[in-house]
Amino acid sequence: MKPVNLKRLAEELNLSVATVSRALNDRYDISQPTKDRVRELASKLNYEPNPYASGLRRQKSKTIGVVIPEVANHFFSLAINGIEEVARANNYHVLIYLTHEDYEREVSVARLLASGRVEGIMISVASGSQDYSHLDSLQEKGIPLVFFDRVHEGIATANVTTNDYESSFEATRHLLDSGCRSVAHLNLSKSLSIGKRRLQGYVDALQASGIPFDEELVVHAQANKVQDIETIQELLLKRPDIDGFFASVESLAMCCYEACRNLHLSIPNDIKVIGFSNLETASLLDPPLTTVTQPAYAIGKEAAQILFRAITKNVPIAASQSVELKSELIVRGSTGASVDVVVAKIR
Amino acid sequence: MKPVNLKRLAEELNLSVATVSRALNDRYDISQPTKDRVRELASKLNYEPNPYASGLRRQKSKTIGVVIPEVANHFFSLAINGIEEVARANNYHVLIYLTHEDYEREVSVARLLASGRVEGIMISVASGSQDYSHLDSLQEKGIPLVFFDRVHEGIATANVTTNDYESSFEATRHLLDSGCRSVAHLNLSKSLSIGKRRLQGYVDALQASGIPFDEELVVHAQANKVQDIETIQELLLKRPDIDGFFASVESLAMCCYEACRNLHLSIPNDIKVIGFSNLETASLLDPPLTTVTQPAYAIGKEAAQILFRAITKNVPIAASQSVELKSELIVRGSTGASVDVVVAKIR
DNA sequence: TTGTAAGCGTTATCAA
DNA sequence: TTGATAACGCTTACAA
Repeated sequence: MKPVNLKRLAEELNLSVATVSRALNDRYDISQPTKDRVRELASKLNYEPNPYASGLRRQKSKTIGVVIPEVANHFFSLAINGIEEVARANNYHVLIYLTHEDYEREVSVARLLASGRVEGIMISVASGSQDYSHLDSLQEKGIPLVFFDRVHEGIATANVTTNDYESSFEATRHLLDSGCRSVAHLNLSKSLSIGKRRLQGYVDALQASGIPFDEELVVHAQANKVQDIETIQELLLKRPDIDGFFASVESLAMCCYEACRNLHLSIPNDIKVIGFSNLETASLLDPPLTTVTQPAYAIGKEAAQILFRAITKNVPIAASQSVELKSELIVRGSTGASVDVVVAKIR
Repeated sequence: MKPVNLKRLAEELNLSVATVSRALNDRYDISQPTKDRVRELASKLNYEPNPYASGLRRQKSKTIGVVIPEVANHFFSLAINGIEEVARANNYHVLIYLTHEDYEREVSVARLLASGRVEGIMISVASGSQDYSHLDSLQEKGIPLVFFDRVHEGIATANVTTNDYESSFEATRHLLDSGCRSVAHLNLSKSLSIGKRRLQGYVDALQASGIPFDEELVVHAQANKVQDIETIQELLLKRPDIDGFFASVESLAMCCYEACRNLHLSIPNDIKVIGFSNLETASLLDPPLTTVTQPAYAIGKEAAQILFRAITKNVPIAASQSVELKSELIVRGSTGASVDVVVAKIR
């Protein structure tokens, strides 16, 4: 089966390859009748231009890369939705890379992306990362980079984040307002941008309420469910005064639920829980989880739009294009007073 | 800043481009000292081969495409995890495309992928698809295709599925065994492979128990949460005899929860619910959801392995390579007898 | 062991 | 308005 390429079209039409190419690209210097002939045959033969050839020639891959820690996570999958939406609107393709929170993986992905395979990158850094020279060198190669949610401040480019500090401050205050006196904070990593900011919001809210900060009440998680549940249980046994948990990521809020269940502690009677989360089922949990919900889809979309503005205008991204979106505190049963409601039944 | 390519390396080393290329590819006909010199400079300059150039020359893109309806869904995101894992092990890149259950989108994605951008495709078809000629033409172009979960039987290639029929049969029987007499079935689409099989399992289980099949109890959903909840509520009001729901996809199980809550119906006292689901939080719901859980990660991994076997050996994929994995029925509170448990508290 | 040159499929420059 | 030709960066016969 002969391949369908420009040469083939040109031969069958008795035209030059150049003319066919220009006709398909709708250039002004080709006559309408010729364009029509070319297009007709092209669609008849299902011609599709070879992206590797045109990519090589034009130095454009029409592809962006997305680097995230995990995809089995509502926050990131919603963000991907937003990114894909914008990419498609721009006729771009999306390569996806998962770091699984692992520094080594992030470094190797960065190396892969340094080759011109993508015209731009959107990244949310791994919790295991401490050194960022692999990202610096992408920046140096002139590949536009946008950070979202988990950023690396050391690079002058746009960051799309949420108001983590304020949200954490509010979330903590909400726990205190709900009667908690001994609130533990579950953190993913101190070295992560969001880790720092969310911890700081917690610390400052305690201080604002005149409650001393207690280092022992801050748990740094492993991002391993079984281990993290274990850690939380140990803390609960060691510190029976704990009456509230503020989880800085969704998975840790779920670990709290499991830990409390294992220890037969009631949420919210014994322990109140609040967590950053994009769980669709938050309101269906037992009890419904009070959440700080980030606009994940909007974050992905916004970040992608910034990236594509840079790609299409061919200008570098300035740090001043950074955007901070607002998260929302949604109060539900896990921080409420527990009430038994008797409801009217329809049958 | 001069670009770092083979020419640049060759010039600085006083070697030919060909020699440098062969040295970097570790060919046997290059001397060790030369290889060392080349590699040293390459790594010093951070040389990365241009994938578009080598792809064009070798006719290999080192990329696969994944086409799925949604990513904000545990089943698909876990499958992606499995796919990405295998792709990375093979040094391949993963392009991702979301159809949002829309036929038109699937067609346009198929056209994009017909161009040689990918060496193989993994797809789970959209519920809106009825015609599959867009996929047939990919097959005709010689692009290896593997279907997972939602397949298109019309194409002779491998399908990676689960034992949908048996699972549905069992799930339905479990509801009947739990005392249900009027079980409704929530289906995504009759035209979908999984839709048909899951419906059939339900129908046959009813029959096996001597319960007549009632067309009115089968709901074909819109994949739109608000609408689907509305539809379920209307059905519940119209048919007060309904005492069980079998949801063929996760989102519909959640819609049942919402609908029952809106109507003040208790699960499992008034209505029992079972659903296909990969929700991590199934056990934390109120009540915990009885699920048919598919081995989503294994499905993605298995499907990718089949694809890569075909790509590396350069042989077409035979239908005989199809694999059927087993789903698991996990019984939880949503189909149980409701019991109020008083637990010992640790404090 | 290394170099020369052709070619992958496309686009851009220049000439006709 | 069209055609011939070079070039994108790489790999691979074939020559030396």
